[in-house]
Amino acid sequence: MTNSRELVRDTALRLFRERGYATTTMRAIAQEAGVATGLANYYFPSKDHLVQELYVEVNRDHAVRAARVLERGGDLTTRLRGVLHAGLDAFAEYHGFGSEFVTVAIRPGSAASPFSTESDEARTTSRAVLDELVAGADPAVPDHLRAELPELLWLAQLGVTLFWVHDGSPGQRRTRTLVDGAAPLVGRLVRLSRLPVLRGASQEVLDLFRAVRA
Amino acid sequence: MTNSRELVRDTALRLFRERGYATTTMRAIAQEAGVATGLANYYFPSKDHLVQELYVEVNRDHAVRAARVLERGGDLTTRLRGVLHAGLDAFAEYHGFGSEFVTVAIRPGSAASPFSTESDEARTTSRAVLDELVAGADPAVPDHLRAELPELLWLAQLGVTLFWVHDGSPGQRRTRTLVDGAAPLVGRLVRLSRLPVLRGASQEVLDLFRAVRA
DNA sequence: GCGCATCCTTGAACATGTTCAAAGACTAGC
DNA sequence: GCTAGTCTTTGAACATGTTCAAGGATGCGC
Repeated sequence: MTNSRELVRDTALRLFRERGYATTTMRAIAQEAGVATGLANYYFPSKDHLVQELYVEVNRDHAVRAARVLERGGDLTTRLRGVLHAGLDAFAEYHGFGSEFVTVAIRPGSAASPFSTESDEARTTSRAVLDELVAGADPAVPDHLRAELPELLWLAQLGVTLFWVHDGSPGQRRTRTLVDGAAPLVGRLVRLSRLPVLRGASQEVLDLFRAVRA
Repeated sequence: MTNSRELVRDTALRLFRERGYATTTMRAIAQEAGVATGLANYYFPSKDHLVQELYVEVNRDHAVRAARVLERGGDLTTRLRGVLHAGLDAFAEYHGFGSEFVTVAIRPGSAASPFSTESDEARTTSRAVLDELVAGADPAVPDHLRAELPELLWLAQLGVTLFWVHDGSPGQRRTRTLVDGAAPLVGRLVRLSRLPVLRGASQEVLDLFRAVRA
């Protein structure tokens, strides 16, 4: 048996998987791990922090799946579609209570928020995947987009996740449809952004993005 | 004194405004309204339902402000910018705890979710504003976009709200910047969508949107 | 070996959202 | 005016996340 922190962590994650967020009580976690109630809160100041651990794990899983997709090469559209589907695969088993977790994750100030300092590792991992996605695309992404595109795609990925949470269709088919439709659109817009007519608009998008981000 | 339901409702909304969501307890609401604890839950099965009431009120406020903006006429960009700013004005006094409310609103299944049946009235009101925004734009919005654009803008509005919640800049300046930048971009893209090069892409966007919505 | 400081661990206590059985008020039908 | 049924209202009880004072363990300097 390793240390208590990991014991609590692993027990919590297992119960989350088995029962969901709301029905997994701190007391149940502690009891199942064989420790006192207060100890879980000693290592994880709030239940949010345990969700954050789950978030990290799913994220790692996504990174592994995405790496397998990316080593196959391909153009931007193919790679984007593959990475997004890989994310949906990694999330799949949580859909039943995914909504509960996203609720926790989206609250500003929550440890599980993708923007929180606690999520640094997860965010770095995700960003690395998307950097690689853009950098390795063939044909290459136009220069003027290469710097910002990964972050834009990261945000798009969050948007897809948000959609997925609200997607009540069987097997989340609609989210799959969204990914299959949106990926070629992104590819197409990136290609079109080189045309003179769109050069201005695409520059405006980038300027706005830079002006607005934290 | 009107009926108890309204009394509880108004008390709750006042306390929400004064103290925020988390620090306003159901007991405090009941006590301040001079009724028993259980009565608040009799009329509003959960605290979410009270947040939903707040959501409705803010939404009405937004509709009133937006109507004033729209009667001034103008092109799509001007009208969109005006309506979005009107929304930010309506929300402004809640920013301190806006995050708490959005947390509640974004949870699928929550009464306060903009997609819930409880929010039918609010959604209808919002949609009417955006229908009017698009219908009255001069120059007119191209035919092929006119049907779907209001709903797309409604989603964009939700996105702006989400951004606003996470916007920690003083006076939420960054969200204002986003609106000022995004509105002309939307206007520009709508105009450009008539060009042959973009006709295909814009049709794809619409097709995807139709395929994916509930 | 001894003190001492830091880290772990415990379980009770607390605050809060929600539920519920019981009681009270009110209304319609007669 | 009575009865039966429904709508309101109450306050205690319950479950749960979190806090906290108290007590152990552990290791370090000497």
